[in-house]
Amino acid sequence: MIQTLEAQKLVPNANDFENIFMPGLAIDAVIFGFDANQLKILLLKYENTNLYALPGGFIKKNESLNNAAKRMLLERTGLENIYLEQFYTFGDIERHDPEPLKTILKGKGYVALSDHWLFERFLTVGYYALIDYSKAVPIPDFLADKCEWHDLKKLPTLMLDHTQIVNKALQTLRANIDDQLIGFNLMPETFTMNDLQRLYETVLGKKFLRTSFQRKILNLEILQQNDRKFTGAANKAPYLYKFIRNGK
Amino acid sequence: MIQTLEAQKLVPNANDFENIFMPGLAIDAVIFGFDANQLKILLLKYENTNLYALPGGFIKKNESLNNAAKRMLLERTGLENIYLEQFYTFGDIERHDPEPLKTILKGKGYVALSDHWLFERFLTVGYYALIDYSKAVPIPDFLADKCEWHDLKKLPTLMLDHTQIVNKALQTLRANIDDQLIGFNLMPETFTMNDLQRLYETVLGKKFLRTSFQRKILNLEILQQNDRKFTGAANKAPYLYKFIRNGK
DNA sequence: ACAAAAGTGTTAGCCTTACACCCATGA
DNA sequence: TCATGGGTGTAAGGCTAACACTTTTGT
Repeated sequence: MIQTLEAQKLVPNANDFENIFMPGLAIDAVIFGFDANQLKILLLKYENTNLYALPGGFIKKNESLNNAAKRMLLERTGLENIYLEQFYTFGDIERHDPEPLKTILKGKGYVALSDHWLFERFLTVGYYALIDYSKAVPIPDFLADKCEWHDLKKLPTLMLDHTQIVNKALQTLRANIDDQLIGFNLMPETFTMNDLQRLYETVLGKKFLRTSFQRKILNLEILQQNDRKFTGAANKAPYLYKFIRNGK
Repeated sequence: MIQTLEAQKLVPNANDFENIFMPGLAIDAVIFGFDANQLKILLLKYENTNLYALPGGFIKKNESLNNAAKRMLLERTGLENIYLEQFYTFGDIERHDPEPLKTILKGKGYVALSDHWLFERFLTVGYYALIDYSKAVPIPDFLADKCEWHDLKKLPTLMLDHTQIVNKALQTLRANIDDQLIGFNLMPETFTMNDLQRLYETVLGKKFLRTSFQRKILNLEILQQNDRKFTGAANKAPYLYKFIRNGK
């Protein structure tokens, strides 16, 4: 009854999966970063097949859902204590399509029996993370060849319903960035008001008036003003700010 | 290897569950209603054991997650086309505790083997529904004795982490009632401005000024003003309003 | 001195709060 | 005509948009 992969040197057989992980449920993460005025996300690439996918993982039988997401984020980026929030669980019938994974395994030289644990129907819990782009060191998982940043505006075609997952994550980010002050998680330790404004403009897809934006943000009283940043440019040097959590 | 319940006349055996439903994942619903100025939710009661639980269910192997939630809502309330929204997936380790269910089954006269499918660890996807209290006809599931409305402010102790699920649902309802104009789903077909104000005050736990509330709601331009409602009271009869979806 | 970018001040409009006032209803 | 509750008008305050103006920096 137990299905195995022909090549077991890298891919655990079905029995191993069944013993270690919760069945039928996966995690996919939309990991946002901000660099060069672009909002980016991490994608895994499977070279031979030219397929792209969100970083994902499974939930260990003795592990909480949130910890599984944290573990996965750590494995892909080397980062801990990151803003990470669950946003939706995807459970359409159509998302069950074992073909892409079969193609990937085949491309890697594995032959899998068609009723392997991995090919069953999975639902997936979507998480989104906001990280300091400069601090992440993207690491592929055991099946992927690359783990790289991709500009949100130039995404390649993604596996399964992953495009839909990205869209919902972006929608959630947009809805929350103002109320929950989470934008700062995408900034480096210190940043100028202009940096922050460009982030907001990129995420929300609209322009703000420089002066009004500055006043609005400063009135939140969550920024600590540090020294100015001298770039050598022939203009007034902007202040560097640091995000201060309320009361903490 | 297959575990069965001793009494199979009502409870399907483990093999049946395994063939029909997705493993490890359940649905729980917080079904809100509004009556007599109280916000209420539907709870199942298991008489012999004095336990209360949220209405829940499993996802069929060939059924989408959202459809499973709709089916469950229909089964418990007899209602279709209801406002129903997923809000969070609960996956803590501590929520795995087969004892309450064992107690319920025992109370019903069933003896279940301890590694029955039902006693495995489950994660649960939380949905919340907003329904017209007067239209629902609560129906217990096959294990419960009663399905009844309970005032949110006087909830009994709930099974497992169901209290936490209710709290998160309420939090989501509060966060969304203003932005997404979902409060009307808790009202009957027509209602007075006073009815609506009391709903808002109950949900959000704060008072509004009568005159300002009226202006705010009317400025949304989503209400159709109908005839007045004559109650026989010695005061001006209020208008009855009906919710009109934008552009539809 | 000048251009470029940062920072500050001022005004207008919008929405909400607060409250005064008027209207309808049935005893 | 009176109490009760519903509907409308108006002014104050807070927030944001818009824009004028000042300050700083290196050439």
